[in-house]
Amino acid sequence: MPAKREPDQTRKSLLVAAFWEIYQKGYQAAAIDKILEETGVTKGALYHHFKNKKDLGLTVVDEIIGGIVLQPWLEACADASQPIEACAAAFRHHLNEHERYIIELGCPLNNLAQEMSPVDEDFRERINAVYRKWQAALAGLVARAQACGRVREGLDPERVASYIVSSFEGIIGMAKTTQSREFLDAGLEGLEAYALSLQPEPQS
Amino acid sequence: MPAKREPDQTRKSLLVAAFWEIYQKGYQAAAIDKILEETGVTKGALYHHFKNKKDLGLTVVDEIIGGIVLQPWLEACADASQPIEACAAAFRHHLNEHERYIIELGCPLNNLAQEMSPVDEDFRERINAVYRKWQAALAGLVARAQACGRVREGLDPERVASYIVSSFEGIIGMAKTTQSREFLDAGLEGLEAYALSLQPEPQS
Amino acid sequence: MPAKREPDQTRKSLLVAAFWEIYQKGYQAAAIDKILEETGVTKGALYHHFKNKKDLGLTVVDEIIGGIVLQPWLEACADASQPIEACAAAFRHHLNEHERYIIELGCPLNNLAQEMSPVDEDFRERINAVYRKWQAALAGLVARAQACGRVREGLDPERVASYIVSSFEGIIGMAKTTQSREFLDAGLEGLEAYALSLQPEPQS
Amino acid sequence: MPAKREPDQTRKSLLVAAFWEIYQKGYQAAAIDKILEETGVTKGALYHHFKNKKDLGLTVVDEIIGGIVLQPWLEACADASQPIEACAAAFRHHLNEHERYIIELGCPLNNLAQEMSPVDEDFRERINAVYRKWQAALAGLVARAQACGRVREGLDPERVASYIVSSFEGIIGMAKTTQSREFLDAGLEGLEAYALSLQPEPQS
DNA sequence: ACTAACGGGACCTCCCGTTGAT
DNA sequence: ATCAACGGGAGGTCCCGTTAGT
Repeated sequence: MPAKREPDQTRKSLLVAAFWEIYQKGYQAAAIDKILEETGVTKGALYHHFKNKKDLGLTVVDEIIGGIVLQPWLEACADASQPIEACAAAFRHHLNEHERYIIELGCPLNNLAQEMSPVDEDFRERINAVYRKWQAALAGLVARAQACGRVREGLDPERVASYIVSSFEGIIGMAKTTQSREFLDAGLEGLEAYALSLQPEPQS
Repeated sequence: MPAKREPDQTRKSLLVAAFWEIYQKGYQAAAIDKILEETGVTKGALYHHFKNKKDLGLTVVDEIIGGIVLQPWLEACADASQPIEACAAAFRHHLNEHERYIIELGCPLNNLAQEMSPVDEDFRERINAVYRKWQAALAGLVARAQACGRVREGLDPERVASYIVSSFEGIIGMAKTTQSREFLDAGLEGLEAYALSLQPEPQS
Repeated sequence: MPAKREPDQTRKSLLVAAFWEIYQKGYQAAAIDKILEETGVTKGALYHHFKNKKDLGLTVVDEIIGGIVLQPWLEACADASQPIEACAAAFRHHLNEHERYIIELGCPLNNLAQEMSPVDEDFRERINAVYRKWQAALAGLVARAQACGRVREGLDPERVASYIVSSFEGIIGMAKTTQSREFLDAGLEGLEAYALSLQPEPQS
Repeated sequence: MPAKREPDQTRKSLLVAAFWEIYQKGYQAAAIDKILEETGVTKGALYHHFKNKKDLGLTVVDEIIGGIVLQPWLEACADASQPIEACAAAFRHHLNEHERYIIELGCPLNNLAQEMSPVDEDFRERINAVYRKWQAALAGLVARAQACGRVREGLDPERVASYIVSSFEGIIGMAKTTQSREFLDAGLEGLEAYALSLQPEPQS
């Protein structure tokens, strides 16, 4: 899908600035005026591109946060010749690379999910759409691992993926809460222990 | 300790109402006027008992949320003759009993933690104080299990507890996000699998 | 400099209304709501033009009070062919013309100075900037009078100007305090006696 | 009038604390709650001793500020064997001793006068009562100086006193406004030049 | 004489969205 | 497509004074 002629520089910069505002303060506390101030865009311009604050927020979820969160996982899960281990390595890599923001601000998707799920159904749906893709990718990984005999047969890939996602978000959340690496390390260790427990019994 | 004339009726009802407002909308979006409206208390009375909205919020963490979150865990972990299993049963019981609110609104402590940690250091500290107690109780449980030979020696109880707390909060968070039991069930299953993986190798 | 559509009608009327509020009640007691009520401007409009109550107040000092206070003096001191006497006459004229407000409300600049100097450094600076211009104009007048031989050589024009300004503000202040002309008359008489004492000894 | 038995420690400490609050922030901005906080007195106690904030403020004028302002002048003007010079020396001494507060906060009486005169008639009256005593003392001094032939006959002692008081308050006010000694020094120099101009012509 | 608890209103500030013009 | 100006309301905080009780 080729861009016609750099159509909306303004729109893009608004989305990026909105993302950061929301990432740092949450959606409800994010101030449109601050976003305008940072981008130099005026109110009229913003309300030309977006219907209202909610429209802006939902678009941030779709076009910015979705990508940020899914990309590393989809990549890691996709080309999996060596499923679980490769994916675990990808996690570690991802976490290390963005450790700073993750410890300070957490996962932008989970932040929004926790804040908005009980408050606004539309947000919840968009956020869930992202989570479902993430879960599906992980479930696919597990299923392939089962096919290779590296994960026990009886397990439901969907449920395993659910647990992994839950744990992962919980770990990042606690790292943010404690503002330290400790929960990150302990969490990854625990997740790996869990991953090992998925393997078939090394029978005689 | 006989109260003179049961004075803090007002204070208590403010704390409870504030708790619900915060639980439902988050701290920043919680409106003082709504709290007053619901309790019938006037502004003068509120600002007599609390210095601030922040003071009110922090007190809610200390006196309400702390108790709500910790109580079931401290109980479950305390009288542990049969450590892990008993505790797991307590979890299940607790979740079932409050399933409604948990799925709809999540964990009040984690909600605040995710919202306020990056935004306000004082909140972060109070919240962390609660988490530390929770973690300590779980770590004690694990340590006792180690002493009984039901958990492998090499593991660090603190880190195991960290992971369990993280996972637990992550699971509740995803249940809220998806507004469904599925992640709750899958999560508990996963956590139990993890718990099993802590046991010593069933040597011959 | 053609204004596009005479935009700051609103801004100007806000400044004028704010000036009166501040002149009558002092800055801290001036109520923004009253200013809005009198101008018919809405809050949104006000906070579009001014960042703050303080911003509004400082702008009043710069754009309204500064002019009001300085204009008659700068005029009187500027075209001085007959320095001292002409200026004294200008004082008298000015006082007579605005006697009503001066006795009732005093000097708007001095009012603010006395109220805000110990309380807010920014106000103090803006106010001082006005006073410095006033003092400079008077010092220039004295210097010219020295050049004409109508004021003794040994005197420092700056210090003489300082005293005159001080006295003048003191006189107006006491007129306001007593709500009467008496201190005004007695003060002008005293100031003129002082002015005469600046002349060189009428040597033989 | 002997005190019966240290009747009102509380009352006195309230007055002192109120004086400082008012001296620093002005009457209208002075917060009763702050006064209570500083003294440790409760609201009920305050409203037992004083009818309302205004009553407290007026009493501060009468019992605290009046004394502070008048005492040095009454002393200096009273035992005047060598009228003018002795009094000038007393001024200087007084200013030097309290220079710090005078430059930082000005004259507590003039502060109140400037703030409250146009706003509240009762305050204005109490304040004026103090000024009248001050003026009377100075007028007496001038009259005695006239009797000794050290001040010209034609002058009206009341008016001379008016001018001196006005100038004096103006000088202190400008010192506060500029937060510096300069206006204080230049002012005293000017006042002394004025005082000299009161002397009879050194006839041949 | 003194206290805790409370009533109630004024005030500043913030912020989302609209409108007419260009 | 973009802008300045504006409307309108909600929200948190402060603060004076009252009252029932001791």
